[in-house]
Amino acid sequence: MTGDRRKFRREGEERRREALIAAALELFAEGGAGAATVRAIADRAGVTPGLIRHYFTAKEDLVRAAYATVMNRMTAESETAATPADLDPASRVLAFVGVSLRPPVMDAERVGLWAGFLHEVRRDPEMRSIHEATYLAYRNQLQALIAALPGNADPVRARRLAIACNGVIDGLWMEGGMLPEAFAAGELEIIGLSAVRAILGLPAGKPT
Amino acid sequence: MTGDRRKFRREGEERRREALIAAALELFAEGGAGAATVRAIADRAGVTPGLIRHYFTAKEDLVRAAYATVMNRMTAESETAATPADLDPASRVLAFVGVSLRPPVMDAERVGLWAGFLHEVRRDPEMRSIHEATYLAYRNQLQALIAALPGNADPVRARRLAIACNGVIDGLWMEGGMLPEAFAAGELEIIGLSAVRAILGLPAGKPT
DNA sequence: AAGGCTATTGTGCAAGTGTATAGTTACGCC
DNA sequence: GGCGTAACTATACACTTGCACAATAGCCTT
Repeated sequence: MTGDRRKFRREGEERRREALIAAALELFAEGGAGAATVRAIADRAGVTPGLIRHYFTAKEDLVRAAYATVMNRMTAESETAATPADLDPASRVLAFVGVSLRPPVMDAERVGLWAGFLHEVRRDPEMRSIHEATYLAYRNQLQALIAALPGNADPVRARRLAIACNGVIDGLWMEGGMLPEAFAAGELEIIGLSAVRAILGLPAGKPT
Repeated sequence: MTGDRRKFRREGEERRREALIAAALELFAEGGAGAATVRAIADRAGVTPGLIRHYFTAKEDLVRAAYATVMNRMTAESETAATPADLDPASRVLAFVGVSLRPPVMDAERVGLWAGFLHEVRRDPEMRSIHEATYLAYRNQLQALIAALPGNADPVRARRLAIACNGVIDGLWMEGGMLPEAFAAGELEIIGLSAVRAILGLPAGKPT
């Protein structure tokens, strides 16, 4: 009588993994690492806690996979913003910067998500290397765009400029996400673009 | 016979509070929020867990006090770097920036400490207002220094420049702390100073 | 020197954590 | 259509967490 066991469907392995990762990301965004418990993740994914262990050898594995997912997604988004080949080099750099400083990339929830992972990155060497790889992938894209500008052929110079511009982006992105009400809509994008233009010596015009 | 109760000394209230906060900060820096358990904090402070409840009505109170402490300390450090009145305005701005981008302010442990708090800031409104207050205190100092530069009398302009420079500082500070081995010693300070000079339109010389 | 105030300790508890493992059921295959 | 596999569930366990509360002992006052 009492034996009503929960009904379930056998999803494909890929879909289940993605669903679990998505659930973990939601919880990380909402409540940080503390909220992303095995039970909460399973619940959010409409699944039983035990199943997590079926797909990931430990919770840590799931966390790492989730972090890699979110970082790669963000890098890909910025990349596509700067791909139109018909743009001149300066416009491509500015497009790359601009997309990072407005929604949906610059968003309180995303910053919260990233903040939730930050501590794990410092602690777990595996997470650290994921972080390093994705950070460098992002910065190298920026550096390639900068090197295409006139006068920036020297790789050492291009690297320094890329680090500086990346710093502007990261700093403003973080602050905008942590204190959204402290800035007017679109303000940080304007400020960021002006700063990057100044750093790169681009004219202060109003581009696309 | 078995009644060897632990010996203890009655410290002054101020000293105990500070000791507990210091212990909490150490643990936050080392292992993030997860490591700063009531028991671990008490242990580090050479005290029994119960005592924490005697000084703080809940653990959350201790965490808030610790965050306020560390943020105020960092702001104070940057402030004193820019106080020498014999410096010209430009040098004062650059001194303010420079001190934030080299040890002991830019330090992996400090960034880790800050990262450990980041998530709590997003969640707890009380922490949020502490964050906002300390962030604005820091940025307003920067803004005051910038407004003293020729041509920056307009508050709107000074505010924007302060936000931009603050973004550079925060971004580079964070990246330097997260991936120390990715940058040469002193590299980020040089890059940060160049970027700030470019943003503020200062000559590219090598100042004090 | 004694007494009292309170800072400090020790013990205990209910709730929540990750993980192990055995049992069950959905679904592809012949 | 039955069967085997593995995707999935359910239960249990050892451990940790924050917090409550009563007992104790260090220090100050007189």
